[in-house]
Amino acid sequence: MKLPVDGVQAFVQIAELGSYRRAAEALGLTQTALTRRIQKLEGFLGLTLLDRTTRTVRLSPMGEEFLPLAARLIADFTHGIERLRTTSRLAVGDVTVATIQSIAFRRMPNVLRAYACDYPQNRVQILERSGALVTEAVRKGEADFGIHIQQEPDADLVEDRLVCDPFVLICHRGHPLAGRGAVRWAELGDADLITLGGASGNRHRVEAQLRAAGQPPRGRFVVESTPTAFALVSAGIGAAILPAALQGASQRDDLVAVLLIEPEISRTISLVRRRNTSLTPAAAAFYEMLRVELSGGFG
Amino acid sequence: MKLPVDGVQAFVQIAELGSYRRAAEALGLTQTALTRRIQKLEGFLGLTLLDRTTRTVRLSPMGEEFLPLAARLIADFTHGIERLRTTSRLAVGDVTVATIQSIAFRRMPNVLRAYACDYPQNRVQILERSGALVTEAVRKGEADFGIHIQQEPDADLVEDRLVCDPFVLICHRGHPLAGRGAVRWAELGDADLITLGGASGNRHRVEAQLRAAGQPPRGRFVVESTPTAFALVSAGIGAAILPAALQGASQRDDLVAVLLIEPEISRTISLVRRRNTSLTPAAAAFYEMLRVELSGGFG
DNA sequence: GGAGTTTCATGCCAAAAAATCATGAATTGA
DNA sequence: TCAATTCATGATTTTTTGGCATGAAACTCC
Repeated sequence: MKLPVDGVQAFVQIAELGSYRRAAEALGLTQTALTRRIQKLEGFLGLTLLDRTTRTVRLSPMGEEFLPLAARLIADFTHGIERLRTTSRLAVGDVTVATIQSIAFRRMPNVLRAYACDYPQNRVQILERSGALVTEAVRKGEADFGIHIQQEPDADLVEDRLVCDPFVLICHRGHPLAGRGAVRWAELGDADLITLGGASGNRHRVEAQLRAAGQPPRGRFVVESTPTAFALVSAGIGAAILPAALQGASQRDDLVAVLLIEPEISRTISLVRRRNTSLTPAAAAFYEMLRVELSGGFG
Repeated sequence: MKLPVDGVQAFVQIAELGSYRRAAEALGLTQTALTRRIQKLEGFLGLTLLDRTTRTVRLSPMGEEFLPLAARLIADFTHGIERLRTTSRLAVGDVTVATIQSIAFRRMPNVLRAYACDYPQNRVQILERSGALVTEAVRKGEADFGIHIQQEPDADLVEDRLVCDPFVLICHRGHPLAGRGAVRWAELGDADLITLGGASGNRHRVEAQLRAAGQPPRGRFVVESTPTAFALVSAGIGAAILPAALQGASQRDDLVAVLLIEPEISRTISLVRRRNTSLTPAAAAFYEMLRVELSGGFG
């Protein structure tokens, strides 16, 4: 069963304009086409909707009765479809992103500013999650997509690798290592090190690396949050080992970052979203902006 | 701009059945056709509605959002169209007929009974109007159509001549003229005549005819209503000159009708409806039944 | 883990539907 | 009465749609 929408649309237009010719013009068709549409519709319905002579067009009683409904059906449909197209074209809608803190701190603000400029009516909600909780939020659909440290592949998720975020040594301008282009892990023995604590994957990797370099992680400062680490460094307590992405989180210009090498270890920042689920236009636009912006690497 | 109804319909069906194949079956199409429809719809909208692998189909976020609306749009349209078709096929609806009394009395009941049998859910309203008021009711749209005595042609109305309704002499079984097959107007001089009064066209025609036959209408009985006339005749007061159509209005079997001739004058009973306006299916059905039934003539 | 089955997508073609052009018929109005 | 306007119709072209055969991916069942 095929719905005679064209016919109904033609009927409404003709009824409203009182003329085949004008309706045809309004619809961008020929008058002939409308004649055929109406004939087909009336044939399908088995009744007369328009009483027409060669000169005039008027609604039949049934047409009179049907017109309000018909007009509403067409209007509803048109508006519904049109709203969808607008949503698509302008990428209207809300976006929810789950992200690890480092990105939220450092790079997100720029992207958010640009996105707000391009899509002023869209709201963006940022879920700050640590570690595996990003993928969790994405998997559960709480977030449209996420930004996190790449982990082992997940059957339900698909990742877009963006950039490697190497670990760096953040030290005070006056620190002995501050002038170096890079520092070997093995050279860290002399420094008072500050590391991030908590259950984060970062801590484990850093401690593992220190052990491997023959630098047992004893007597170091372990802090809970990035701002604290910066504050300690700034106060000259020691140097901090952090992902480069966090570097800009401090507003301080008395700090210097030095790349840690031999080996250079890094986290891979990835965009992650559900496999087999497309993003909404609004989310897709934001996703794309993030991808482009974050591909620039960390300098 | 062409509304993508097919696509939306396909989308709804697929979403509800969770499968192209099953949806195709339900719609009486091949799976290929649905694939094409969805592709076209998504292209038109500029977004993804269904996330599909070769094996599974699921709603995308936008699809999820659109489905309720889409389903309602399709359902509304389908129901609206379906109701119209039913109205047409079963001629559902109310009918209003304006008619002169004689028809309402004599022939209408049979037709009404038959119509009520064929279209039990339809209500029929009978407007009893005298003379020109029938056409008035039809012209104003108060009645779908009318039954009346044919008059001069009217530009706004179109008539279907049904049957001639000759004037007859209604007399008591024992009346001297009761046995005759026909009676000349000129022979009425001896009889005590009863005629219908009021402003009806009948009265004028009868009196004109009597005058023409050299029978001035003096000292006759003039009554206001048909039943009274019958009662007088039945009581032996005299004979009544009435249209044959009224004959059966009495339930009496002691009365006899004799055709009046030389000349035989008659009223032409017509169905009348607005020109350039089609009848509703319900009215058309009733109109047709009346036409057939009343073409039988008056016996 | 491999074979078979199921499911959606695609290339190509046929069928069907829709639109158009040219023209006709009826009505209006100068 | 003539010109102009308006809707209908027949023939034709264009566009759209559906279908078949086939492919690729993924699930199931030994």
